[in-house]
Amino acid sequence: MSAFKLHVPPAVTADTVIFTITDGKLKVLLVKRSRPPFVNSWALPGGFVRETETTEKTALRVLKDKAGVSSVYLEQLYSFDEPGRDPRGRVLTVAYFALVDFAKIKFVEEKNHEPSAFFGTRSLPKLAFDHAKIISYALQRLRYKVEYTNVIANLLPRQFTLSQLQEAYEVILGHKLDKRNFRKKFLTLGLVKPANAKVSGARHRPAQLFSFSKGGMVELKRFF
Amino acid sequence: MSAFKLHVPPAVTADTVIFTITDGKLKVLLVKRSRPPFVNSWALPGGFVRETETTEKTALRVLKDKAGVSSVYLEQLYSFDEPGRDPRGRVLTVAYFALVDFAKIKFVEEKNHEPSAFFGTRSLPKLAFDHAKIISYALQRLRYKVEYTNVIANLLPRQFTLSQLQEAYEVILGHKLDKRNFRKKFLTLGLVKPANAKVSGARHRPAQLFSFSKGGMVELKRFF
DNA sequence: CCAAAAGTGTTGACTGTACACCCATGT
DNA sequence: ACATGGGTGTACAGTCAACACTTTTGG
Repeated sequence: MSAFKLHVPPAVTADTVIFTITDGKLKVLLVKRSRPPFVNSWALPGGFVRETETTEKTALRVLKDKAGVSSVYLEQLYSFDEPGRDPRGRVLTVAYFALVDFAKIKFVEEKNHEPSAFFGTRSLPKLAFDHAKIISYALQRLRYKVEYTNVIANLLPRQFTLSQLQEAYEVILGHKLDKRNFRKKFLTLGLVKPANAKVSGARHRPAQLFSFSKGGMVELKRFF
Repeated sequence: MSAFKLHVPPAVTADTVIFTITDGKLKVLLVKRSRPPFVNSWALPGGFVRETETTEKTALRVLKDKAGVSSVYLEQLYSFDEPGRDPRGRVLTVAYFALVDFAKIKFVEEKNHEPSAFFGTRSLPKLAFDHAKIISYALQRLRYKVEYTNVIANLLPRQFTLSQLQEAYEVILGHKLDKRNFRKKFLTLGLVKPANAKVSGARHRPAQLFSFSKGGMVELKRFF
């Protein structure tokens, strides 16, 4: 159907690195491949672009099918087309990364689906294709981006405690942050505002809930 | 020849935003299209990926053909595949951006080549396809990147005066910088080191030449 | 001797970092 | 009453931003 007969184009796929936070860890969704190549290896969820799809649509479809979520933060990461990255032939993949609040995920465990699971980014299994490289690229991007934007909002519920927020940063950046300085930063920058609700029920002082003050993406001179 | 018969893949091209600095301006190389679509419009240099090429190879080939340069800074920018971006059908383009020292450019003005010229980024003509969007994306990336890396080295000759370096920053960032603070920054960070040569011949005090101290890419907490 | 760009330090404001104790609750 | 995580302020160091005059050369 293509109007370009000169060259046989590469096949095009979209793969998505779906990040979420649970168990105090940053995790990535992987699916176990049920067919060759790389049968039984874990791989990023992804698929071929259909004829009426953009790569972004493909990524969204996969996100819906594999993680059961539909309104999510999704950002294009990078395109990979090294020869040999797919043993079947030339495949260009446009990689995306998504940030999802773990509470919003509905695992779609239908019979015809491949098994999928979240893996901590520090304990990944062997991965199919060049997916290890893609994940490491995504991690790097995420670490950069949380330092000068409010993207991290997408990994948290609408309301959260400052300790939860701090833990999210620590898990992503891979190091501890100072509690007093952390709170000062967010409050004086006006990035978050207190909700009128607290979390009680734990056997300690109840925590104030906050939400991000701006809805969209906010960019700042980096704050760590 | 593709092993994937399920879906007709989009055509794949690579377009390159080639930046250089001359006349105290940041400029971009454009070519005048000699065939439809968009005949006689200016467009980014680019082309379809050939069967044995990666998109990066395509970008390098175009760089060689259109600007006559071969060892250049080249970085993948973003992939664009909005439907309708090419009237001929589905075309995914992987956009790259390149930084070239103007002195290294050899215009390749062969008879069968389309005319090409550098345009100041503030005075671009009407552009074919979504190339205006691609350029603005590239500009944004470049502005970010010069603030926390030494990429700017690729736009300058090996040796340069601090005034030239400062001017390069000013042209890219779009605002003046303080001379004393600028010099202090670079010298105390150790990013540049003095060469043992000066520029004389102008009717003013001769300027010390410098070169970047590290060869590869250096990343820092941003410096402006 | 004049025009032109090169070169050079100090100060005050602000930002980042280190650090330790009391508070409110549930059990 | 005690264990648990929530919540708070200060002081010092480092970085950033503003600012003006002298130097060296060519013409």
